Amino acid sequence: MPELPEIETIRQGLEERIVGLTIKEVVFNTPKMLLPDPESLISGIKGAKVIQVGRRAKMPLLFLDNGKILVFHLKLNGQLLVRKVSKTKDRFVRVSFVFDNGEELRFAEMRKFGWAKLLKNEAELEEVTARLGPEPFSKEFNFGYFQEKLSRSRRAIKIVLMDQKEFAGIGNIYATEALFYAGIDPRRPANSLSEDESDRLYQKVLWVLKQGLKYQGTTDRDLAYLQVSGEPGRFQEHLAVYGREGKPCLRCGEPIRKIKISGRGTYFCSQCQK
DNA sequence: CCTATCTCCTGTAGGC
DNA sequence: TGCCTACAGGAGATAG
Repeated sequence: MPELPEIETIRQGLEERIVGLTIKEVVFNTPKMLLPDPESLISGIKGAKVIQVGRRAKMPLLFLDNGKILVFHLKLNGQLLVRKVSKTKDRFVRVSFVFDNGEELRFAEMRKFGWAKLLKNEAELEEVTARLGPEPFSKEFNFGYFQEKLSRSRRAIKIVLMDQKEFAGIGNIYATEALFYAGIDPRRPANSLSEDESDRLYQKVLWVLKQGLKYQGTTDRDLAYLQVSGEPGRFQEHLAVYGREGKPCLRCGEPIRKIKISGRGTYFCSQCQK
């Protein structure tokens, strides 16, 4: 599922490919994915030029020259692909933005959980942003903040890591991996971690996110993440526990276990993670 | 305030 | 072989 490293990789791809292009036309087949509604979204962006591409948490942002901002959420398996306009139709493309250079940005998402939302101005973006925790690579995301958030929750540590209101951009894959490297059982109540454990986890969260960025994201078999170019990421080749149920732990050889925490698949080594 | 459960959706896997 | 059901999962809504 696209998390911070995947969305950041997509952001970089979009920056290279669509900044400076003007949106000529919008084609869609799933009205409920266009917010606030298809008509206002389309009338608000037609003829506008993309001047900048940003990201907040797991959301790519397209800043337009009319002051409006197009926000995407790819949810579980959304893709943003830039292609030459062609008749061949991709089964899961829900909306397509046609540019003035003969290319288009396709938003594909099988389950229809994702959406594209047009914000009128920066103030509306701030409303969205206000509900989110700090970005992991910002100065607000420091150890003091991290430990404070953990100490205030009795929820499972993995759930807290993935809570966008606490920390922005961390999802199932990177939370799972960070907990392995920190040697912490994902079921532990967040407030049960010692200062040393919190510090280890803090360091490992940042480290695994950097690794994900370095390898341009994780393309798991059916999670369908692709870069803007259509290339897969490569971090799946470096996962320690995620998706490795029954395979030997890379550190101790114990079979990796898969359990559910609040309905979410969680992989861990019962020997290395206490 | 806090936490757990339900909901949206559709392809895939597993059972018979 | 094919039909049927269960399941996965981000995050907002809802319930307790």
